[in-house]
Amino acid sequence: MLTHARWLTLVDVNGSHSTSTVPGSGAPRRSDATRGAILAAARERFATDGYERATIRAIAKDANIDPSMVMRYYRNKEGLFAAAVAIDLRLPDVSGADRRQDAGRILVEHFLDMWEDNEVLTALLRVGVTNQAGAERMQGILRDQLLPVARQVCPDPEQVPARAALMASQLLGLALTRYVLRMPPAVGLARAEISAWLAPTIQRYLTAPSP
Amino acid sequence: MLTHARWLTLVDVNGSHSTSTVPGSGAPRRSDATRGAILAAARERFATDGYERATIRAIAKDANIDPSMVMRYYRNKEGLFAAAVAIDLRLPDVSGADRRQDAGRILVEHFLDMWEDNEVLTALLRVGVTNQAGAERMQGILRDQLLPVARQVCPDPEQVPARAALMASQLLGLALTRYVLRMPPAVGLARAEISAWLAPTIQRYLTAPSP
DNA sequence: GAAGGATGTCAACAAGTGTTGGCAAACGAT
DNA sequence: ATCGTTTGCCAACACTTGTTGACATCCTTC
Repeated sequence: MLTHARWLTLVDVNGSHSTSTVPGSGAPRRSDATRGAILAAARERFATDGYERATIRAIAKDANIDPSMVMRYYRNKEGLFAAAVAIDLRLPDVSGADRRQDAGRILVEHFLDMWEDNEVLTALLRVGVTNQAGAERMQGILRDQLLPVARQVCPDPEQVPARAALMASQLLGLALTRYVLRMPPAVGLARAEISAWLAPTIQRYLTAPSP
Repeated sequence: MLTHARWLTLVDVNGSHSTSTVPGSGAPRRSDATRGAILAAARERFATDGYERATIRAIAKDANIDPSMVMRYYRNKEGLFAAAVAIDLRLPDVSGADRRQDAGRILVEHFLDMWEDNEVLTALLRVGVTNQAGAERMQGILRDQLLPVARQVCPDPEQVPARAALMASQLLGLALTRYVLRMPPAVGLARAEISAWLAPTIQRYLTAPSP
């Protein structure tokens, strides 16, 4: 119960750095500011350094508190990571008949928006590659968030997992080359270019008859 | 000079574990077996654990030698990594008029071959995500090996980098979801399915008129 | 005002890290 | 047979890591 309420709070704090309390999401604590600062610092460190090199000491220093506070509020490093990368992709609905034929473009542009103002996704990808817990969290996102979207537009229910996986491969591949590996030609692509090139790919993976 | 010769040796030892000496690539040393064992162990560790968690002690233990030997032969951990992930993608030629229209399929299937019997690529991807040197090495592969292939089939020379980056995003994205994150639906895809879905994508990124 | 819990700091631990230098044995050349 | 070099092992250093417990301080509640 407490766990659930805390998770909701995190998702809410996710985008903005406000420490505002959410009505009905548990009693506000005097330490909410500190908790928020820790989470913000943790997200930044995990995003830029990955799991191992994002040390608790560095995170604590960024948040201007003692390392032991991190342990008190999040038990251990794994707990901190779990709390720091709770995320909701807020995927748009594409079940409408008119939107279904535009699903590719809509999803690609939504993903670009998400990646560009949310370092949680970069953190998740960086950590998922070297950390088992991170990898499992990404698998969960594919299963719980990407797969339902594929189900909305994909004709044959049996092909939904495969098509969702194909979509994930292209979207994550772009994020990898552009935001993580920072390959120059991928960084140089304009937003409109990416959309124009990738939208038909995603659209085909989701709706085209299986080849 | 010595550096170059050593690099060539590494590339040669790359695929097979033989300790055979290559004619004209420097004098064979009595320690070549040990050096090879170290490199093999290092590749495996880097591939499964990433850079930070692949400790020199663990690698030395796998190779049945003392950690200090690693330092003697490869200076430091960075040097070991650099030596362990030297790789040549051996990309096929697709400049022929007949092959040009099949470039997508040929490249996708070649990549699947490469990834499935070569843990160096997994090591490179795992490390590239959290390590600067690894990321730069991947950028080098895109620049020196993928880009020339794009040049062979792409009409407008000015668009070559962008198209190569798009190809890289899809190929690396598949490798990421299938071989690194091991997302179940991506792992479950049959080789023929992957080829059938991805080949048109790559073909379009390389040869279609810019949208 | 006193009691009790929440919040925060400090110092320290045990374990593991990359890295170094010294020393013994095996080898190749003379 | 002897010298210098190569190969290997051992022990240790200096440092960083996650994590813990004791202590001081603040705020809330009676």
